[in-house]
Amino acid sequence: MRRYPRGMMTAASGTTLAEVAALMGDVARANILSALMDGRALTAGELAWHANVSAQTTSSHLGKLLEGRLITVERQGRHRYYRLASPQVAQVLENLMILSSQGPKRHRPIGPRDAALRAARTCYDHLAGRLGVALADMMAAREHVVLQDGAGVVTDSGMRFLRDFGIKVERDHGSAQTARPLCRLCLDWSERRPHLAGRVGASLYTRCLDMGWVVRSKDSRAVKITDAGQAGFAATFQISCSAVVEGPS
Amino acid sequence: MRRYPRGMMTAASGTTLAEVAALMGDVARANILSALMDGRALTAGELAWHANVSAQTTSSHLGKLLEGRLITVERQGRHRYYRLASPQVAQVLENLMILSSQGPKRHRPIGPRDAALRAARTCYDHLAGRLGVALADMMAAREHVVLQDGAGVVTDSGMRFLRDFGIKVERDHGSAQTARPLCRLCLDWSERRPHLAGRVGASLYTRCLDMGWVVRSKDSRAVKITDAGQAGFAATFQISCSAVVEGPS
DNA sequence: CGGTCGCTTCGGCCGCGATCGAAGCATTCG
DNA sequence: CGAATGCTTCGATCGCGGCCGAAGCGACCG
Repeated sequence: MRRYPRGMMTAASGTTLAEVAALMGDVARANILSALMDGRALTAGELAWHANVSAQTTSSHLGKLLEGRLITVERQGRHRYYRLASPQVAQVLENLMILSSQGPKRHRPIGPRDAALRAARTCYDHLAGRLGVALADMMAAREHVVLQDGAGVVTDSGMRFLRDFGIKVERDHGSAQTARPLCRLCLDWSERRPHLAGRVGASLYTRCLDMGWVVRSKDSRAVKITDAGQAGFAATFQISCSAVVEGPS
Repeated sequence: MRRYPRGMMTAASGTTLAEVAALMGDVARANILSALMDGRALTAGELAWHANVSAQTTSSHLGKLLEGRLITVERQGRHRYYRLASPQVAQVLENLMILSSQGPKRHRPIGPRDAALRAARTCYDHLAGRLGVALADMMAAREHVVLQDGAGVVTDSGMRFLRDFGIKVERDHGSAQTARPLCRLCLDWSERRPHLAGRVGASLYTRCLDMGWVVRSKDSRAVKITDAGQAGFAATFQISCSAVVEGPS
């Protein structure tokens, strides 16, 4: 009656959809992957803390994630640094977060930890949350990017603006196949509106980091806006950080 | 030592990332979801066949998928028709397929079933496979759409072309927030290159169906090009269907 | 009406895999 | 060098969940 031997799929490749999904479907592993969603490389010990399980268990999980090519590892002394294997993995995780966040407004207990995430956080290698969305809105309002159909097309004025801001990005005509897109739109998990990803999103974030406008939290993806950042975002982007931090009334 | 009670996540919403992923992470359920990926609504019995498990087991799985809001159900007589809850679910599934398909070129046994899928198939509500990619290529080559940064921006000539082809699509300026994007790009799972999705992709597909250029297969997402389609694709899109069907040499 | 079909519910079986304790390797430090 | 740290491997436990048989329930058919 069974068409295939148990556990086998109609797959053409090494790993199957179900296998990949199952890797993400364990609570401990999902915590590990979520912790890695901020783009940093973390040690096995740190990941064990995030995953909330013992070191042995974590090691086992990391082995499976490695085998499934969702993460990569890099040895450094007696530490092993793990990171997400690719932006695509991060994208799938973000998409899953969107799926899981939508649904009826069941009582959602928003803790202080969560509030910080909603205000400003990293999404793999770019900014998200109210801050990230505000940045995207401003860039769109000034027509530095044209938000359309899930992508942001950077205009000439946008390229100028970015250059003035201290970011050097280049349009690469041609082989857009394998190259990373200049300016993707990433649907914000908490705001349900797009923020800027791709190379532009990433360099905006690192530039803000370099200028000390934002600092990363130690144990979460939350990002804190510094005093310099308050001033900078207001001057350059006309963004009221108090509104961003405090959230909608 | 454990920071949360076992099984609980740092979640803010009803369902968690891990729960959603776990739903997709079971082989039977993944088969069910994959079967629904062609956009059709299928009965529980048909899904049981696709999932390759008994009716009871399927019913249990469908209940879980319903609870997780990945699918919806519609009663009709003594049948129950299930379909994917949203295009977003389909997108996540497609992304997962991409993740699972990439990896080292381990021997991939390509069966005839698989060959058909690679030639032409549906991807939720639009065309994919070599045919879908060829369509996107042609639209890009003639500058009917500009492929950039993960989105296809439809040009004026593109709008004209679509109108002449018998498709009426409208740019909706404004509230692009909730509305479905006009022309998304969807990374093709088998070709690893973009094909057209969004409203344009969907209406291209249905128009081809209406004109009898393609017909759906009964039990798979594969799509067959008819004789009329051979002529039509050649005349209108300059697409050589023999190349599409036979695949790369 | 009984009979069939489509689907779900119940109950029990069983296996996979997540988990941790203990031990085993590396690396660094004193 | 021995001790501590970071991480992995081994082994054993055990609970969750996928699975099916049997039964229940509703819809359609003759």
